[in-house]
Amino acid sequence: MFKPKVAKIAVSAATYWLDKPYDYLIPENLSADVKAGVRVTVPFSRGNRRSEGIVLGVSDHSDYESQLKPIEAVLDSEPVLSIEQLQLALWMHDRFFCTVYDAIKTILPAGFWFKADGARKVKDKTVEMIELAVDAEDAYLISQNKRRKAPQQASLLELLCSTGRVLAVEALHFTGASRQSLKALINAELVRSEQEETFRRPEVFSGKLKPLPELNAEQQSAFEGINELMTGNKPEAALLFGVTGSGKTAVYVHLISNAIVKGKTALLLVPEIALTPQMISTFSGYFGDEIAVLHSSLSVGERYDEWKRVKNGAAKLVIGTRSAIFAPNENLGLIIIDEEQEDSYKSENSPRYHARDIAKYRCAKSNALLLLGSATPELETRYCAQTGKYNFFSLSKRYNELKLPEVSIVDMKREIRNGNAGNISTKLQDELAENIKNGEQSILFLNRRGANKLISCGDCGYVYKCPNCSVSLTYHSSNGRLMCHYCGYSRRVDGKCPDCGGILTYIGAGTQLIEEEIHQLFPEADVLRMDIDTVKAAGTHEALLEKFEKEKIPIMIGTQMVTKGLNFENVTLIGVISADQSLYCGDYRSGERTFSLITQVVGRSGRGKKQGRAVIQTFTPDNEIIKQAAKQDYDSFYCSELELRRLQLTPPFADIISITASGTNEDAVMRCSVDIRNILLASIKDEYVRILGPAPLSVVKVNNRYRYRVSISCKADKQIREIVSAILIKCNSSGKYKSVSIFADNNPSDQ
DNA sequence: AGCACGCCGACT
DNA sequence: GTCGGCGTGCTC
Repeated sequence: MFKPKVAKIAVSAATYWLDKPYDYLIPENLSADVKAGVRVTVPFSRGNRRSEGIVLGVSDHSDYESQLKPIEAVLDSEPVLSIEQLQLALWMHDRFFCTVYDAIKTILPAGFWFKADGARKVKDKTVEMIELAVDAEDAYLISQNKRRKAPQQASLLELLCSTGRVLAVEALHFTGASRQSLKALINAELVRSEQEETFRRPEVFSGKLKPLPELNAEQQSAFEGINELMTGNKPEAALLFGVTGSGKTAVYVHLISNAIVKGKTALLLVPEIALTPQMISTFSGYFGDEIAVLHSSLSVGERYDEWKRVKNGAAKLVIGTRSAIFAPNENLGLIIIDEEQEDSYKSENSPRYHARDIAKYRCAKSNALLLLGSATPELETRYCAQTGKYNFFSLSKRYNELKLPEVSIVDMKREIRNGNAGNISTKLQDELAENIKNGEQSILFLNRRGANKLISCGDCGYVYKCPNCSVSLTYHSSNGRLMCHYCGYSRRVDGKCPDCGGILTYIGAGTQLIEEEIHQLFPEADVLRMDIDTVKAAGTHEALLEKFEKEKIPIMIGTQMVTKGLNFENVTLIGVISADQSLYCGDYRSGERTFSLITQVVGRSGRGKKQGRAVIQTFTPDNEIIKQAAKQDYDSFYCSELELRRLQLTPPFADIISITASGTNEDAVMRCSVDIRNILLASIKDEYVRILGPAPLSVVKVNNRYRYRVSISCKADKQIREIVSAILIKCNSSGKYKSVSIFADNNPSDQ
């Protein structure tokens, strides 16, 4: 039996281009504690600065025998990562251009790192509350003195004078002050900040469990087919294609139940927990305490608790968002990704993984079945089903044999020609009037892109721009300020145009603007607006929906939020205010996204006994995608889009790997991007690989950093990944582009 | 990145 | 003499 004396360690201080397993000597006194999966501290680099590391494995020899340094201390008595999780982290490093440590931090719940430093309390969810630490009168006087030199501090003080104790984040939002200003006030002991505890674990259903839902013939046969795959010794992936309202959830319930009966565990991913509260209560009705819920708005402590329940086997079913794909299930039998086309499954920061990729990896490792569910599957997924890579199951009947809504497409160009300058077409006005008359409810949907309110000068056309980003500022009525969505900059609105002194007016079809228009058209009708501002005010998204349902408010106006999971019988009319807004933005996925969005929102109409209707307003009524979405015709959308992708060499016919450079010096960023392209051209000889760009991102400047991107359309194999990795290492470490930082992404969601 | 080493000019 | 400017190079 060999005695390990060397440990292979992933070091947290190592950046991407230094990241590899480092060898360290295991001191005699720690030899019993050092094993794969425990965290340690080690000296790193010339100054031997202390760094955290994780042991990947042990060995009895090293190629660096003469330079070995000893491990300083062992942090865990038991491994925090299993061998499989370590392998996953290494795999993520190769695939997602991140460090092994980044991958590990993503795999483990945040609670681990807080727990390690002992002093911090992770047990309870807390929020930061602030209040004045001096008399309100004094504070007011101080605020007047500060008005000139420190206006943000002054506004904060004024706000606190009038409100008393408030949430710190709210105070910052309403005054537009920066955290820095708040810090200054706290340091000057004018303001007190306290962490206040809030609720612990989310309510868990504890009543009697419901019997499983009955399946109709179609659901039954899908269930049987998928179940058979699951029982096979080498399960393959499957796509469950089901139109909105066809009851995919009931099939999920049966499959999960079967997996649990067989002693396996299951993982159900949903795009966003806040938008699917019904889903959680449905599942806890069937599975009670056997479910664990994991998502990002739980406190660190709550997440850690749930995570432990999964790890020790108490929870058999995990429901959660993207990061729940890393839940530490043992004996995994089934992973379901619901609404698999949603962008939220793709991580926007490093490691830029897609939950589907992790799911495939985990399923392959543990012989589990991957089931993707959607009414509008991503093209890649549908293509895999077509080519036989995935099994295909379909649910084509809507629940209770509901008919699809009657959809009309309205040409907004004609509306303008006919003298209607507003955002509501005459057709939609008529339909709304009809619904109000019949006591039925309507939902108006706005594409989020461009759905903001701008302020512009009526005389010279001046619009407020963010000083840090290349975007216009948008107006938020909740705090009466102009804000930047990219960097959070905010400012107040001047009385008149800062350029020519003209009168400022509101433009853009924001939800608030639509609300005003509706008020003018139907002064007597109640309107509920659903956007970030009103959801905040109501507390939760659910509270607003409940209000809408209970009080039978005739009209609801909202963005993306209204497209998800709401099933109200009394809603018989859907109006899509501007279908085009997400259609023409240069992104190869924009058509797919628009189709999916319109199809989903139109499907919300007519969930009850009455026939549903939908009105789609567009400036391009002949656009095939809009016509296909109106007919809820996924198949023809799929066929035409697939041909387009074949010509473009975009997924599923190729992967897109993007390399994005960013920095404050636009010239350096551009030169760096050109270099990247040249290196790629020189190192790739394959004729099927296409190199695109460099091109500026659609918002070129964010936070004073310019962003340019080179894209490679290719098969993302090992060779290409290594070339990209080499470029990242070269450009980041060479002094040539000191001010430029670059990162790579496989199939970015904003391409 | 982050830190030490080293090589040069300014200064108590 | 030596303090500190930053250019260079390395991380088991």
